[in-house]
Amino acid sequence: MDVAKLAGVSTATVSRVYNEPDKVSANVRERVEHAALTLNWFPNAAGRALASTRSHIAGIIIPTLDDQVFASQVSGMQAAFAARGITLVLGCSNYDPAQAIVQVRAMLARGVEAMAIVGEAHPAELFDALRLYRVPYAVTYAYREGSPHDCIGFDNHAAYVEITEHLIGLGHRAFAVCVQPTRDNDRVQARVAGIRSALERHGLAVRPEHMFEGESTIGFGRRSLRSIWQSAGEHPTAIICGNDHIALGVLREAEDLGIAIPGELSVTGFDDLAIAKEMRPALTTMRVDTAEIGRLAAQHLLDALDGKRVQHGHEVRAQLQVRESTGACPSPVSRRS
Amino acid sequence: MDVAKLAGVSTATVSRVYNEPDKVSANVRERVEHAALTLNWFPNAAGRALASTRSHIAGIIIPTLDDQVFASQVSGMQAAFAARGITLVLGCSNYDPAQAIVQVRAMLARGVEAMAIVGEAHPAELFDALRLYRVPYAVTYAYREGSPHDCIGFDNHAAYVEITEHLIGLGHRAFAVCVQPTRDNDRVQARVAGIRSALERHGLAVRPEHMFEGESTIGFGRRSLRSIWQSAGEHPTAIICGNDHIALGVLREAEDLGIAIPGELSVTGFDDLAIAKEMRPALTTMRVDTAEIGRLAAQHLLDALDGKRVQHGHEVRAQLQVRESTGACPSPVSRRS
DNA sequence: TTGTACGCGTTATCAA
DNA sequence: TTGATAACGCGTACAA
Repeated sequence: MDVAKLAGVSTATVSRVYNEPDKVSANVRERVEHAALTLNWFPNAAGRALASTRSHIAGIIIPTLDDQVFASQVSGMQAAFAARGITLVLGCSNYDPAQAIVQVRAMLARGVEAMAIVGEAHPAELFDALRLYRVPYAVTYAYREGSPHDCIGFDNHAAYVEITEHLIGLGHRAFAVCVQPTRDNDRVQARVAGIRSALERHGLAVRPEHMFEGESTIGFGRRSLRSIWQSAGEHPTAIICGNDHIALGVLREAEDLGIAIPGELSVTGFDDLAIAKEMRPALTTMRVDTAEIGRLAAQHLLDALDGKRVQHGHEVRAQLQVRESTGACPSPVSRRS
Repeated sequence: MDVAKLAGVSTATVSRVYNEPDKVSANVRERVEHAALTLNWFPNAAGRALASTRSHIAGIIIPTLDDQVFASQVSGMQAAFAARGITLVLGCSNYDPAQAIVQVRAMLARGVEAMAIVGEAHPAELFDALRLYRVPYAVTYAYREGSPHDCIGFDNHAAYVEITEHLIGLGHRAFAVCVQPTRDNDRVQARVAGIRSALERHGLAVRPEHMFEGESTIGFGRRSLRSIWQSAGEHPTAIICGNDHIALGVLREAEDLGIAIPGELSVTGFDDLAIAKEMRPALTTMRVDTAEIGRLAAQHLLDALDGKRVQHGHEVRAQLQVRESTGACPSPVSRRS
């Protein structure tokens, strides 16, 4: 190598300067560093990876970057890994299990040392591959007691139990639910299950015609509310949404339809987007520190790489933010007026 | 290699199966693929990179993932690169030139074959390094005739000229400006310059006390408007914001202060977030297809890698979305009432 | 169409 | 503390 030649040392010594600096005399170290600087040289990652069997690469699979909660999780992880010299490689599954597998394979080929994956609704094949190659991994954005995986996130089921209990506590008995597609999405499934189990505890249930599943957009929220209000039967007094986007749509459509919130209808979201507390009425929702999930996941994986005995995972709490969009259930009398 | 052994061929043949499939007989190909499957083997990226001097890695440096416009750009690029077997590595500079350089160095060490960088306000050192290592690169999210770099994006200056002309056309003469920090940010600088040059053309200017620079948040928008309305002098009749977040804040604060929009004050944003058209009044803003910028940038870089003679760049148009938040300038009489 | 043999740029081992 | 040398896992001439 030219740097070694210029510094008048062997390539082994150059390597030591970068990997075990204290095993090299100050004099030599200085010479090597100077040579590297003038030659504009730095260690080649591929060579390093091949010789050391350490790639210094970690991977993360998320559904999509278009959702802020995942973007900030990636952001938190990337920063935490970068501080330890590990490059984070990103893959998007677009909510498609097949794509997730392809991405994981690609990362395995890259020699990822650790992986994070959003959710646990993935083919067993995916986790099998990770175990086969002894790649430590963590499931993020979801936390579930009894999960076979290490998970870093919050309990989606418990969070929606809390939302539902909040509404029940306000006297609501008739609910509508608007959520993202549940297919291949354990987080949304857990949320719906949380709603159902909380209701069941009070002898309640969501009527099938008040269950809506669709894209995570304002438009879907709008359409759902319109459809509810156009239908014959009795209207629900509360709508639980799968996230803030959908809830925002419900809020906007309610204004257009002249539905008083929370007078006639209570609405809840999830994520606590910046705009949520700015709406009029301000949106009741739950806040999760997703960047923190990313940081914790990175830390967890780094610990695993360091051979530390790691916990089963880490639970982050989702915080209910009660605002103006939820209120006491309208009495039958006032509803008639 | 075990796969070669199991398939009864040489390692060279295994390599061919993956890199030049048509140069291998169907029979052998099948045997190798079967062997790979049973042994759960796939080519090691580090070995590949070392032997071929092609890393199949590209990099992108963005300011932050917390801003949707950059997240979707990454998303578009990642998909386009993945379709060609190239892994995208992400780096966030947090609007700090020093961090950008560190990230670029790390990517160079990884042997990136191409790079995209948001904006051109980076130390010459950064672009020098890219040129030194002959890494094709593109500046994204900004397009400027006469730029020394290939750029894929829109003309920030022209976009803000258009916004300003729209307001001037409505009769406005007194403007306030609320933008993100201009330091180290050529895009925001170009936007402010666009405003100034459009105004100048009409013999107008922004009064220094009506220029606000701060974080890209609803809160900053709110604070700015409050400060304007509290100050003594004559109020501006239009506020041009650096993006939708800030404009949303202005809109919300205006409602709280009882300022009629657009009756007393016109407001413009930038980005056309999903919520922009849902606000009441709906926000006048500009839309840019940032995912498309990502796709185009990836295509541009892929072409460069393929040795195609590439254009200087590609301009994407920002589209003005005129909505309810901008209207005719209030006449002096009505303003007194 | 297939195999042989070398080299890509590091790190690890061992010896000095 | 340093150097020599053999891997690491692949691609690529070149030869067969």
